[in-house]
Amino acid sequence: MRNNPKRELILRSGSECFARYGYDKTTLDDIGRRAGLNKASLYYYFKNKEDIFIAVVLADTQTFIADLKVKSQAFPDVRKQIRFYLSERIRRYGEVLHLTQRSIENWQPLEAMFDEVYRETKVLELLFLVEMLKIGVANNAFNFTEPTASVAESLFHLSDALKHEVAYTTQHLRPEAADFSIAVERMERLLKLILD
Amino acid sequence: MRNNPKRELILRSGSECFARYGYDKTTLDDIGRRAGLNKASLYYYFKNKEDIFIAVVLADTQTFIADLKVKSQAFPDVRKQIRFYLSERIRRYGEVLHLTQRSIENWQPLEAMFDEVYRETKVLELLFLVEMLKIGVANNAFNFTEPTASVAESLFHLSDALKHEVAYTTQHLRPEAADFSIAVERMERLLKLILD
DNA sequence: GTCTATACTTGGATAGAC
DNA sequence: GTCTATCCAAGTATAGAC
Repeated sequence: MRNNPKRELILRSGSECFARYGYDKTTLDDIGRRAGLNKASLYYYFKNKEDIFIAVVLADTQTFIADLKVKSQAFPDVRKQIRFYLSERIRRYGEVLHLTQRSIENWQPLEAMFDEVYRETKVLELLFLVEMLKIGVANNAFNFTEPTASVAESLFHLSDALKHEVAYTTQHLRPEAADFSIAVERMERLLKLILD
Repeated sequence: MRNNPKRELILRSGSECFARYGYDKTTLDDIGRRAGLNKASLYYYFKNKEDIFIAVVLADTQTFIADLKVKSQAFPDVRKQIRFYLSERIRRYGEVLHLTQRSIENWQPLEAMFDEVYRETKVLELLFLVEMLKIGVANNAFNFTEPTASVAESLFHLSDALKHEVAYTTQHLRPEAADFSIAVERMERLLKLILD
C-alpha cells in the first residue's frame, strides 16, 4: 500500500492544502480536486482526514530530515553541525504546529497525532546523530565516557523536551503565538555546556 | 449606523480572519467568536458575509490610502511621490485579490465587489493626486496644458487599467499566481513618458 | 479503484423570543 | 441588540454500484 503512486499524489495534494489552509480549513474536496479524485476515493487510501494529515506530516518530516542532514553537513565544524541540526528540528516542530492553526482547541489529541509521526522518524534521526558524534570524537572535537548511542539519545531527548515545553507552556495561548526561538536558544546554551 | 463601535469591532475581527483564511475559509463563527458575538448578531450590522467582506476591504483600503499618502510624502521629489503612490496602489490591489484566495472561481463577481469599494475611495485618491500635481507644477517639476484634475484622472485610470489588465489576463490561471509587478513596471515606464 | 448515493455534522442565513 | 431555534447547503464519512 505504501509507496503507491496514487497515494503519493494524494499526500502531495494534502501537503499543499494543509500548508495553505491549515488542518480545519482544508476540505476533502480541496485535496481530492487537486489530486484529480473524487473525495470518496480518498477513503480507499486513508482511514479519514486525520489519517491523511498524519501521513502528510510523516512524509514531509522525513523529507525535511533528509534535507536537514545535507544542510547541516555544509557547516565545517561538527559541533556546529549538531547545533544546527538540533535547533532546526525544534523550529520545524513549531512550523508543523502552526499549520494546524488555531483550529484544534485542545492540544492533547494533537500531541498524540505527532507522537505517531515522531516515533517513526526517531530511528533515522538517532542514526544521523550517532554518525556526527563519532566524527566529532574521531576529530577530537569532544569526548565522552558514555557510549555514543546513549549520548545521541540524550541530545535527541533534550531537543524534544525543549520543544515540548514551549508547546506545553503556551497551550493556553493561541498556538500561533508559541515562540520556539526560546527553545532554540536554550538548546544552543545547553549544547555548549554538554559538548565543551 | 456607520462609525458604530460594535460595527468597527466586527470589521477588525473580519479583517483579521479574511487576512488569515481568505474569503471562503473564513466562517461567520470565526468572525463572531473573535468579536465576542454570536454569528446571528452579525446580521444586525451587515446584510450577509459578502457585505462584511466589502466593508472590511473598504475600511482597510481607506486606511491603506491614508498611510500611503504619508509614506509617499517621505520622498523628496514630487515625481517620485506620484510614482510611488500609483505603484503601491497596484500592489495593494494584488494583495486584496490574493486574500480571496482561489475560492472564487469566476473573477467577474469579484470585480463587481471591488468596483463598489473603489468608487468610494476614488474621490479621495483623485484629491490627493491633484494636490501632488499642483505642487509639481508650482515647483516647475513638470507642466501641462490640460487642467490638473483631468491629468489626475488620467493617471488614476492608467494605474487602474494596468492593474485590471493583469487581473484580466491571468483570470484563467490561479489568482494567487497573478504577477502585479509587471503592472507596476509598466506604470513606472508610462509615468516617465507622461511627466518628462 | 473510482464513483454515486446517502447519513450525519458544520456553515450561511432568517425568524422570533427576550 | 443579542441570543436560540431552525432551514438549507456544504463537509465528513460510509455503503454499495460498476
